[in-house]
Amino acid sequence: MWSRPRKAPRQTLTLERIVAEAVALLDGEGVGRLTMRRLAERLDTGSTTLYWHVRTKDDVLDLALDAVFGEVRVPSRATMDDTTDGGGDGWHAPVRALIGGWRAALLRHPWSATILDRPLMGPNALERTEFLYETLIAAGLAAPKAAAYSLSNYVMGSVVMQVTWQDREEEGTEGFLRERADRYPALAEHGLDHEWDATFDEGLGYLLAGMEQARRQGTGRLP
Amino acid sequence: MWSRPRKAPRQTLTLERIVAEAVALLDGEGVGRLTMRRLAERLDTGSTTLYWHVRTKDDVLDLALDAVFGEVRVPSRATMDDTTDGGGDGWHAPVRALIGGWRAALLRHPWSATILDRPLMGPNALERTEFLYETLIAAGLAAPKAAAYSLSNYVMGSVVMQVTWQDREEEGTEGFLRERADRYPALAEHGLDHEWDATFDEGLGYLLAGMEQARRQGTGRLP
DNA sequence: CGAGAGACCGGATCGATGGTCTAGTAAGTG
DNA sequence: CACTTACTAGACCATCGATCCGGTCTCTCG
Repeated sequence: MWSRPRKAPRQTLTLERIVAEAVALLDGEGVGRLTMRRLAERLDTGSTTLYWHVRTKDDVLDLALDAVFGEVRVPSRATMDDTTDGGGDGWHAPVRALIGGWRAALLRHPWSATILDRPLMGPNALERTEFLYETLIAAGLAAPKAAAYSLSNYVMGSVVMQVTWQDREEEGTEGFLRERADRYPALAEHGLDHEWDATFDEGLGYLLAGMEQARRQGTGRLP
Repeated sequence: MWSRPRKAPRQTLTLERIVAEAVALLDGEGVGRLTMRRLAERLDTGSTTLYWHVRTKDDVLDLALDAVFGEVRVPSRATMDDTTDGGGDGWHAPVRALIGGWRAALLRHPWSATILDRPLMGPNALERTEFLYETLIAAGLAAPKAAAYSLSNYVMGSVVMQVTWQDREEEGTEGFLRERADRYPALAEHGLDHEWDATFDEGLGYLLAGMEQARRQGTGRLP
């Protein structure tokens, strides 16, 4: 009786704590090692308990992913209105800020890139997408949907590619290509040693320039 | 003795048969239901046998994915040389052809979009990437790496997004956004009813226009 | 104050999975 | 005919997501 350990005080496990711990676990050990059991253990509880707060493991991933989107700072609307009023290319700045922050957040949590193949309907993701739409509409683009679509596709794709490759740089992939330089000469010459940030900016520049051109032509469509 | 069933004739299980069956299984039932056991069963063998031909399940996925890339027709070099010689924008056509075929192949096998987060080092993928590089270099772009990077990111991202969303159109996502139209007005108005092909082409147009502009400015870099 | 309701917790367990161990059998080669 | 190589399968292991069932804590209402 006396030796019986005092029951631990009630944990009041909350969704927020679960999500925070899931992100920490993912950051530390990667997506392959996120287990309901492990997550529960880190929260000092049983795996079953998690299922009271969450319906499936996918819920945890959805929540963790939206938490990452929550880290993206949304440029202030005031700034946006100032810069886009005149119909110039001032809209480039807020778009670059949003997209850049978006990319940075995903890169800060590389696991997020590997679970991007799910509907992004969390409040944080929606808020950022809404801002993107509004900015592109305010900029006077006649095809804001296509523009938003292109931009988000570009970020997602970039992050997936970077995460995929930069983690494997230590493995023999460098030598692999060099050995086959006869079959893939252009690849072998340009393929490796990525300066990720610069390359990303350059490509984003292509996109924005193309949109700007479409905007100036008024129709919103490229010829 | 007589009743003992005749031993099945030797199957000569080959990698090709495994990969073909894996693709068929993935096409038919999705990535979640590809199991070594199921795959073995469809090949009328034991799951262990597969491991003689393949080291892990990931190998199967790598092979299946590269098989998808193999479906992409590579535009002929002759055509490419003809159209890119003069330094005009003739390079747009082969690039559009490659990228379009790339996208079509991935969409034909929607599961492929969800396993794009792995190094694409299969011979088929490499061959297409090599062609893309060569085309962009021949076109006179000073930053062919950034261009190739942008284009592949764009295809990958587009396919992931389309696959993610079009499968879920029947679910209540349409109503979900409409209910929240006050919080996400722009999204609710433009978000749904995607004309995927047109939107994709429009965005590809932005990219190509931006690259063309960079090419004309000679530096290969946008200001 | 006290009892019931509902929020919360966890051990045991289920079915399935990726992968390995061990023990083979068919076919080609000397 | 021996013997190596290519190939096959059953039993098995650890682990996973998820559920069952039996609890325990806390708050509310009489």
